[in-house]
Amino acid sequence: MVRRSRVRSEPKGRRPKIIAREFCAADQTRPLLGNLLSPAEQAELARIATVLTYQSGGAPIFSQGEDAHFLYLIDEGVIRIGRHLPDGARQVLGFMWPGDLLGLVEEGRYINSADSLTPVTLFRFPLERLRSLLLSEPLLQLHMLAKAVHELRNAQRQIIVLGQLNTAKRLASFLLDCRQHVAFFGSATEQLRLPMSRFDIADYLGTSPESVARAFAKLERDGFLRRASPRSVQFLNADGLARFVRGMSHS
Amino acid sequence: MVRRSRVRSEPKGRRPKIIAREFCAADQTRPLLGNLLSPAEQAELARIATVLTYQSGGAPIFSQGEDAHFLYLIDEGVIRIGRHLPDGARQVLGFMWPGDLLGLVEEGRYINSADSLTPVTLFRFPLERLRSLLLSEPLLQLHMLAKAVHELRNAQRQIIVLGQLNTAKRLASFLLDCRQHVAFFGSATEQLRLPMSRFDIADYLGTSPESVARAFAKLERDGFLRRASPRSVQFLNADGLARFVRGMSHS
DNA sequence: CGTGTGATTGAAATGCTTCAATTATCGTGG
DNA sequence: CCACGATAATTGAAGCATTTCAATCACACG
Repeated sequence: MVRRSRVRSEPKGRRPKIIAREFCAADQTRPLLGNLLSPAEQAELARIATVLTYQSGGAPIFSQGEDAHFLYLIDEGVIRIGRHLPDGARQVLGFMWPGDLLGLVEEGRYINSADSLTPVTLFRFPLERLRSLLLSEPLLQLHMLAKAVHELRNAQRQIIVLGQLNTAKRLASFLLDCRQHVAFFGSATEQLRLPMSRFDIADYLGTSPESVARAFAKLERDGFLRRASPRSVQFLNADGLARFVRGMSHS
Repeated sequence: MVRRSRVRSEPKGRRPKIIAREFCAADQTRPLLGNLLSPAEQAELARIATVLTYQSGGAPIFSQGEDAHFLYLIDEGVIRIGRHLPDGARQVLGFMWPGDLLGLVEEGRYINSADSLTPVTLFRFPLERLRSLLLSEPLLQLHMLAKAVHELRNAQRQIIVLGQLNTAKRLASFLLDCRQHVAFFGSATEQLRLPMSRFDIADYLGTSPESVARAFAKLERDGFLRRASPRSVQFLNADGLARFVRGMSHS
């Protein structure tokens, strides 16, 4: 059952262009940490942050095993978090969206790899300065703690998905998650744009790309959705899909 | 694939006896939060804590959906964290050992259930008072943050186990985890005492009790271990077992 | 000692993986 | 702008692992 993940070849030719510059609070297009912070805290955070821009998908933000010096906060775009296993397989641990924090560290090193799936803008915080700031701003720290707890709940949800659901339900659950992200979902048309490949989805759901394709086919056959293109899905019955995941419908 | 978990009937007759009393720092048999704290912080935490004792396994500490008022810290014993699903299945999210924190909350309610597997002693912290304390003691809060991050790493490890490994490797990985806990593992004899049933293990590994039994049989057949009794395992080749999980050995 | 539960084993059915082949899509260069 | 080539996605079919149902064995408790 060793699913040696066939990783999509990264877009060649154009090396991701990195534009890094200091920014001041006035530059921010979006409030940091999702409106949780006071203007003063925003300013404190902004003081130690750098803005990074990756102009295309497929850019590595950091790699597992690397010395960790920064925590990252996504402003725009989607980033894939994954881990490579000794046998060559890959587990995608999650997709991170605007407002999410990245950069889980153990013993001074990143334990996961992070790669952009779309053009990305992010804030980068030096860990040492962040630590000091958190110690001097307990309320800010409490918000960070809340973020970490939120991630933990997400991870537990994924454990349940992997532990309990068959492939079709895993995919359905995943698509409903993606549906929450406004930048990629149009509620008017019920259209969802997927920033990741079938390989990414497969490695996230702990299955093979073929099984993902078959699960898509089943969901379409059952009238829950329509594949407009490989990267675009239209929901036809999102409520029914949610019931399907919960086991109330069909099987 | 809806594995409607057949939950072991809880030990009847003897209702868990709860002995709750205030304690002062001097009472502590074990440092709180694993030696991370200064004596002053220990004292601060102790001031707001209550000691609880459950004299037998099978006692509910809290249940999913309940209004959450406390965070718990295990002093002694093992607690099972799980979630019940709408279709009657159950996912065990983890087993918590001495030094671990319990009581994940979302919107004021516990999102998981916690039940003792052995006699248990724990410290109970009122959430409101804890919050104030964390705000006034940023270093203590940072230790809590570290704990949460640790839990997040654990959850990600389990995602990888569920996403990548077959049943035998899942079990092997689980047994090696248990082996870390000194109170249940004798390094002299390589004997491990398991505080949980096959049902619990199955629901943790996202499989059935039958498959767990078969996985045990395989690991025994391959010479990695010996089942001394259903609740006791002797490792014969722990290094080989670790290599087996990593896919280096056999398949 | 009997009874009930947990654990194990057997056997059939199911779902998933894997390998192979085909089709669709996207980026590129003409 | 279109055609081409490469890669992604899908579908088919065989093999394999796991689930499920059923039966047996083992053990703890009264």
